[in-house]
Amino acid sequence: MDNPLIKRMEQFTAFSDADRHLLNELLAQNQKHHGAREDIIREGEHSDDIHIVLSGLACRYKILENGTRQIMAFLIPGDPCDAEIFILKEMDHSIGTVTPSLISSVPGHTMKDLLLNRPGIALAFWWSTLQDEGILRERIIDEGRRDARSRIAFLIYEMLLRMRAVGVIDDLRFEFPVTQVDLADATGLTPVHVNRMLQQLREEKLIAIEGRYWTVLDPAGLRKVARFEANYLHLDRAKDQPDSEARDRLKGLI
Amino acid sequence: MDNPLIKRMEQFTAFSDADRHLLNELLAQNQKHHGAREDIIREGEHSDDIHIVLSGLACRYKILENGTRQIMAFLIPGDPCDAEIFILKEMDHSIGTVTPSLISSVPGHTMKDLLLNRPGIALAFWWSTLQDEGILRERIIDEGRRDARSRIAFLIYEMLLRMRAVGVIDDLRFEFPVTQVDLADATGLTPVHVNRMLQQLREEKLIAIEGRYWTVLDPAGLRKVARFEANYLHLDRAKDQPDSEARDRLKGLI
DNA sequence: CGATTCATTGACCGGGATCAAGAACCGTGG
DNA sequence: CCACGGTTCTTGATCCCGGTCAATGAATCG
Repeated sequence: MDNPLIKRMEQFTAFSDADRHLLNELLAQNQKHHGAREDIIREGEHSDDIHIVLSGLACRYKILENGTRQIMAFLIPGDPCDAEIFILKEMDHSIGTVTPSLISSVPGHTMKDLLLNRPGIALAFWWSTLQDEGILRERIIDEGRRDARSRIAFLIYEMLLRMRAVGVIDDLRFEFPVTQVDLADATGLTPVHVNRMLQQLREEKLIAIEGRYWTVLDPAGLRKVARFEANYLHLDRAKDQPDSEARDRLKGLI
Repeated sequence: MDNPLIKRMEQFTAFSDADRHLLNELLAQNQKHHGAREDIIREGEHSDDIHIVLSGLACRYKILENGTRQIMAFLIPGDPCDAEIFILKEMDHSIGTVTPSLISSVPGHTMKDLLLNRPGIALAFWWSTLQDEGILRERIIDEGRRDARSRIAFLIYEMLLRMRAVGVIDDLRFEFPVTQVDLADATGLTPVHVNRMLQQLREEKLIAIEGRYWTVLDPAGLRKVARFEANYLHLDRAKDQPDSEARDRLKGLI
């Protein structure tokens, strides 16, 4: 059974059996369970290892001088937290779990070796980086030019798509145990306003929330409210390869 | 005389003479002048070449369905526009000039070759990518959690620092021929409000604007208003290497 | 079953948007 | 050298989305 990193990378590229085997071996070696609301690595720290989320939910965030927190990205299974951290002296932001998560560590020198000597794997990581940048840019658009309702709709739709893409879910229901304060920190809104927008989306029968589980009731409707265009995720293989698993996983959403 | 890409990369790393020579050769080969307000590459297009800004000013942007524009980043001399574009099928955003600019093209296969076979150069590009991501994340914080005045102050301070770092300027005055509409598109504000905030910053004697030239009158004051922390730029060499040129160029600013 | 965290609601406020009009600053051509 | 049409900048009046403050439920958990 392939690990989530491989599933994620297969959105973009096809691995050789050797590369796939290597990645499976590698991620099996150093795994660590983290509880909910634990930091994996903190702003200002250095790490010689890189971290990859295998299960659970984590986020990139930064605490500002005035005590407010900005969440810059959610990390789901298959996401590398900091693929190039080993070349940096220190992190410019923190990464912490939201729910209990299983995190795999890979030594930086191993990572460097892969990037320089395994073209297939290097290619996959470049692609992954490009998707991450796309997600960051889309968040900038979000905060700059979309109103609160679209912004939240966008975030939900993106989470649905990303979770489907790595096979964490296969329908319209997903585990997303964030508080409304978390969502506020991720969207640049206040918790009070997030609450009101969520109520609105529920009244419109676009989404339903039962505890930690969210259901997208009307994907097309939610997508329209979010003005969601999937091109920034670069899911080329999912779109073009008629026989790819990734394509099946995203049917009807992109 | 080293080209701006090398100067940019030397913020982070030291090149061997061979690498430096190679990069100088490479960027000298395909250069093209673009007029002001011209697209270098458009959303939806593919390019087999990558582009690097040698002089002038460009930006990454996206036009939304409703016609509004979001500028996600300004690109200054030394910035690669799209270092990994050759592996993507199509751009998820556009890149256009603000002022007349000189742009160098490097074939994708050459780029790939460098990334796989020239560890020193690959390292520099990884670093560059990490800085770009840091800049994007900082913009998210900006729009999410800083008010209009800080946001604009931050942008100005960042431009000052980045231009100094690559040696485009060596004092507190720099060419930054953007309209207030451009600034509004970059900060997620309206032109009217940008105007008011700029007036305020001028009244506070933090900045002065004469046509296309901006002067930071009070760097420490501006930095404070912006709540600027330079760590996200990862200018390690500039900070730590007492003898580096990059360090001299940033004296008093970080 | 108390205690703490989280969701919800209402009243009110304010930063920044919107709308509209005029002023200053162009580059261009006569 | 000046007239003029188009940007760009500036200013004022008004509005509203989302923030702030505060209190009450609901849920979760030792």
